[in-house]
Amino acid sequence: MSNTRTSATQRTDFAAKLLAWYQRWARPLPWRDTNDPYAIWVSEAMLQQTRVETVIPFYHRFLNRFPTIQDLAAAPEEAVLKSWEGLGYYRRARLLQQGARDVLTRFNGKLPADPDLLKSIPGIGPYMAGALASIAFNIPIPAIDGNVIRVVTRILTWEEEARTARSLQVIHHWIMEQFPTDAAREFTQSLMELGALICLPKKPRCLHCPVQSNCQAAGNVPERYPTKKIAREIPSERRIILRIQWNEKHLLVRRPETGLLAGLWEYPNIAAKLNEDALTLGARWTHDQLGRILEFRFISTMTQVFTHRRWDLEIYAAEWKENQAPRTPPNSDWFLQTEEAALPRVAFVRRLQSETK
DNA sequence: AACGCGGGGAC
DNA sequence: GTCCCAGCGTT
Repeated sequence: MSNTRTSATQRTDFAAKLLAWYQRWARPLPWRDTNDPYAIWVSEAMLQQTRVETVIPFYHRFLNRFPTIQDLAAAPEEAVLKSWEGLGYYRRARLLQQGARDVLTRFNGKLPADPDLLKSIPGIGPYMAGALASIAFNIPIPAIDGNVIRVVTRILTWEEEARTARSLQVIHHWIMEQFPTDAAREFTQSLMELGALICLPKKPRCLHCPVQSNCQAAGNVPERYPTKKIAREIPSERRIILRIQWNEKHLLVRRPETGLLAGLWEYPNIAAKLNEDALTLGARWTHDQLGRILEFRFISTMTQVFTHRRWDLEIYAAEWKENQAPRTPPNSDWFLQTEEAALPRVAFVRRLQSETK
């Protein structure tokens, strides 16, 4: 493969072919319609570990609700979380708002173009700094995401584990060699687009690939790349869920500010060992938290899967029928169905409500 | 370098 | 069921 650049275009053979392909086949994604760095920032935050099709409706709703950095910085955190509800990795939403506030105070409300300054903003790491510098500000800096890792490790038949500092350095260096001087914005996106449309994880479409002749893995089992270490299996946790009704209201608890599903609302959620009796746990919980023992009835089982653990949920329900009002435990409140729907809630609560409708 | 952190779609 | 996605921050 040659790295020769022709003087007329300042493009390598690879870049010229990839850019021509991109011009013809790039998907018309909403964040490609704008030059607003803030909008591109929002899209990048949402796209972390998340598929394009999933992000699109969230992107439109979010920008409609928070059109500028100032709007986002001034919003209540719970409103930001509500806009993020269902998208996952909720820390991204908090970091995006922290980042907006940081940009407001340190950069007069305008995102800087310098990748090092970008990296100093909460929620912006190596990938996003490169993505924003190149896509929003047209500076030739690589943005190395999962797509790009896959594309480049295949081109180079890079055998080492891909997500190490050393491998990322090699990928970075190779991309810098290929970077066209006149089309940074398009080049960065074209590498990712190739990964999304052609250089697929399990079934690469090498026959349709514009840079097949530049790729050492083409016809050489490209699915082998990138090399990754074996994932360990995720543990299961038994959780008892208590759906407690008082008149027309249900009791919801707000999860802690940090950790799993931080700040989201759910029904009382009790860790249980396999040999523990759910009704006993429920009775004890209502005794301690509400001041009275309630008798629960079994409703259903559900599972909720995370990256590093799985919840095996057992749903129970009970009703508070005393004349006097129940206590309201810390970080909790009683909500009507309509009020509940306005909260950012964990997935199993949303699923449960849509099932019982 | 390892780990915590969601949810959903494709297969 | 398994895989993996436009990663970042903490330790």
